[in-house]
Parts: sequence; structure tokens; C-alpha cells
Amino acid sequence: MKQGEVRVRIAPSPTGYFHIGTARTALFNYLYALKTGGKFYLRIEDTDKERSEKKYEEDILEGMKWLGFTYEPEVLRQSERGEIYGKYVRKLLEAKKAYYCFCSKELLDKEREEQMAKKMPQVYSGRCRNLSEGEIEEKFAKGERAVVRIMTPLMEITFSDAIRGEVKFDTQYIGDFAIAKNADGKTLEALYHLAVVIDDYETNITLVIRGEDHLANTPKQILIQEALDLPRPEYAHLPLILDEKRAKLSKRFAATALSDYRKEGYLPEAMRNFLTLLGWHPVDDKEIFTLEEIAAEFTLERIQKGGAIFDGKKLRFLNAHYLRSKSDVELAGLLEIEVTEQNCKKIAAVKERMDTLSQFSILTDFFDALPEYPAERLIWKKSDKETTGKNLLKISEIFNTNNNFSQAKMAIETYAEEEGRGEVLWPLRVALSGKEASPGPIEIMEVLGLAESQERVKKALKNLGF
RNA sequence: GCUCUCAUCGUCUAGCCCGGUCUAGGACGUCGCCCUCUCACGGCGAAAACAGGGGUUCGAAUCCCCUUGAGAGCACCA
Repeated sequence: MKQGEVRVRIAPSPTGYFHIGTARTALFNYLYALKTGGKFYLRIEDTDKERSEKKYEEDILEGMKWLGFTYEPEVLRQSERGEIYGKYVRKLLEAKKAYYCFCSKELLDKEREEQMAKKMPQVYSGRCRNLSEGEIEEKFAKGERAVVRIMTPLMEITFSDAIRGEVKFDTQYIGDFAIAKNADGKTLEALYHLAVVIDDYETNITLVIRGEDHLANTPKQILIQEALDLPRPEYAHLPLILDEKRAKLSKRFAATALSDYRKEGYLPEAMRNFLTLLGWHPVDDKEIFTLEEIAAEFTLERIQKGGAIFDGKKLRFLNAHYLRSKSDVELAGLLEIEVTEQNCKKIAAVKERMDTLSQFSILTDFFDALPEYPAERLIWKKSDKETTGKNLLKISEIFNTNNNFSQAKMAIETYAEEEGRGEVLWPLRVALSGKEASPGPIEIMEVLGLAESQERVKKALKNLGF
């Protein structure tokens, strides 16, 4: 490792779809790597075999790609590193810095309840600390399984967090926590804290940027580092993303999955911009920026300490903004529709009216099929049935006598100026769209073509009784 | 319950470290006006916050303490 080289990582566990909070943690890590010229790693934390699933891992990979976060090609999977973890656990066991514990889950639960009742901190009693070699052998021989606990010395652990400053923990409130499970004397399965420490060490991670929910985990991981005589990385704990009730956004809710936003038609640039603003702010009042612009200015110091409520309205605003900045051809690609002249005209007509891609079909449905609508809708608020009919008749006549679009357009515009724009344009627009709200009539005509437009105007006249 | 963390408009936040320039700035949202055939876009404008109480100081959103509130962690999950 080069001296002073920055190495950060994102370490999601594939026990659910790529969470919006994980995406933001990834973003801040990525931003930091970009800013410092450091390396960004992805690590899959799938030590929990029961809950980890391949489809979730794939979702995470896809999400990273969608967001445009590139990472180093070496992706660690904890499920493949059991032997390495075992080596370290054994080292701890041999050094008497960790021990086997055979306490049953029931016993542990009971102890915890008692401690709770007595208003005591919930920590393991240390009962199995002094089990003799013989006793341990015997239990294993009988087929008993154990967990491995680290022997926690009584001390104060102080670490400096890049966002929160100095944080202190007293280890008496931590106790001997488990670092491995299912030990039968020969094999064992490493648990989260151990795996994290080992992996961060072996990949030379220099700065751990993660969610605030890990703040209280940090002293435990430091304890493992010290027992193993490993260097301590720096830490930066990000505030959490909250729901409207100010509780942590949970994976249990579908709307927290990044892929849901992608499916709904949000753009990655909008998502990145939004997630950045959720806890970080530049020096000036600028709020819309590219990844490169943010990275250039990004500093951990400007990260907010308090949790931020996820504001879907602002996300929509940002998305609408980015949607409008796209060209018609780009949008056709995003919408996965053919780049035809027709489609581009449709896109141009509704572009500034949609805030997610998924609205496109709703906004443009009337092009393909004129919806049923009440005849009264054709009458402008300041007008009446007679005038409306007269104007529609005139438009129909214009369609008959002009066989190219620009001629027809000019004739209609001239007529509208003479008769009053609302008197002409409103009924025409409703005749063409059937809707209260839609793009302008000329825009619609352009997509529909003269023949179809004439059809729809005739239909309107019929509905009105002309 | 124990431990830790946090606290400016409804929401995201600027300002706080280095007290006065803060009658507290911006953005989303809301409301109004303009533009306008409708909706949207765009433009202009309005309402809207320093959690409370004590200090320190000539002076506090900014520094200190307490209270209150909120959140997270306390697994043989990650």
C-alpha cells in the first residue's frame, strides 16, 4: 500500500434489496474516494447464511452500476473467507484473549431479562471465562456447540469520529461479546464484528464511512483490533435516513429499495443529487450539481450530524429537473421506445409535464386512443355551445382545405387570433385530447397528423350535436 | 432499563468551530400574482424556524450547564 493512500469501502449485506440508506453510504464513500483519489471497494457481507440470498446480491450489484459507482474489481465475499476468519479466532483463543462459551440461548435470555429488571446494563456475565481445557474437551466430545467470546478488558475506549468528534465508550457496558458461533472444537463460523475487522485490515481500509447505527459497534471492533494488534482505521458515522415518523428507514418497507425508484422512472443523477443533499451541503446555496461537481467540493466536515427525513417531494422535483434537461433522443432511450420522429414529438410534448419516466404512458395515452369525454368539456369557460361549434366547424374546414401541417397550423393560428385564442384553442385541444389538461393543440396536431386530427374534430362536432 | 448520538422554517439545510454584518439565508412543498386555451414549464412575491430554562458576556442561533424531545445500539443478525 502506498503511503497515505485512501481506501474506503461499502459493505452491504445481501439480506434484502439494495436499501436507499446503503446507497447513500455508498455515495459518500464513492465521493470521498473521488475527492481524495483513493480506492473504493465493495464487500459483500454474507456471513449470515440463513438470511443472505444471491438475488439480493445481484440487486446490490445492479444498483451500484445504475448509480454509476465504480469500485475496485476485487469484490470480497465473506462467505468465502471462513478459513481466514477461523485462523484469527484460533489465534485469539490460543492467546487466551477469547474463550469458548457453552451457555444456552435460554440462559442468556434469562440473564438479560434479569439485568433489565435490575436496571443493569445488559452484558454477558463471563460465566464460561474460566472453563478448564478438560471441561471444554468433554463438552465438545458430548457434541455440544459453543460460541467464541472475546475477553473484554475493563477500560475506556476513545476514538475520534470524523463527523462526530471524540466518542468515548466504557467497556463495562459492552462485555464479552461473541465473535464466532457453531464451534465444535475444530470448526467455527465467524460473526459480523470479527469478519468486518479482519476484512478491513486485510484490504487496508483507511477510513470506514458507514451509518450511525454502527457507532455503538465501533468500540467492539476496536476491541478486536487491539486483541489482534491490528491498526485502527479512521471512522466517520453518517446520520441515518429517517421515515416520516423519524424512525430509521427499514428494509422491510418496499419503498426503501433503490430498485423501486429505478422502476418508477427516477434517474440516477436525480437520486445521487438527492441523496447527497440528505445530510451534506456545499458552501454556497447551489443545490443542483453533478457527481463531479460534488466530488470536487466534498468534505466530511460538512456532513450533518442529525438524521434526515426522506423527502419524496424533493426527489420528484430533482427528477423532473433532470428529465427536462434530457434531449428527446436521450429520453426515448430511457423510456426504451424507438427513436422515431413521432416518438420524439410525443416526448417533446410531455417532457416538462412528467416528473418520473413512468408517467410518460399516462401522459401520452390519448395520442393512441382518444378517451371518452363529456361534450360540455369542449366548451371553454368563457364561451358557449354555439361559438364552440362554429369554431370547430371552421377548424374542420381548415383541415379540408390545407393538406400540409404548417399551412394548417398557420391558418388555425390566424383564426385563433381573430376569434380569440381561448375560443378556438380550447375546444380544439379538448377535441384532440379529450382531456382537461394536456399539451397545446398544435403540439398534439403535430403528433396526430392532419387526418387523425380531422377525425377527432369531426367526432367532437358530432358529440356537440353539430 | 442501560450506553451512545442528535436538536434552526412542514421537510432538506446555510449560519455555529473563530459570539456583533441574523429584522436568521437558500431549496422542496404550500399560498398568491404574472405568463397563458388547460395543465405543466418559467418569472415575481408571501407565509413559515433558532425546543425550553439557566448561566458567561456590553452583546448568543452561535460558548457552558440543566431539562425536554428524538433516534440508534445493547443477538450464537449484519
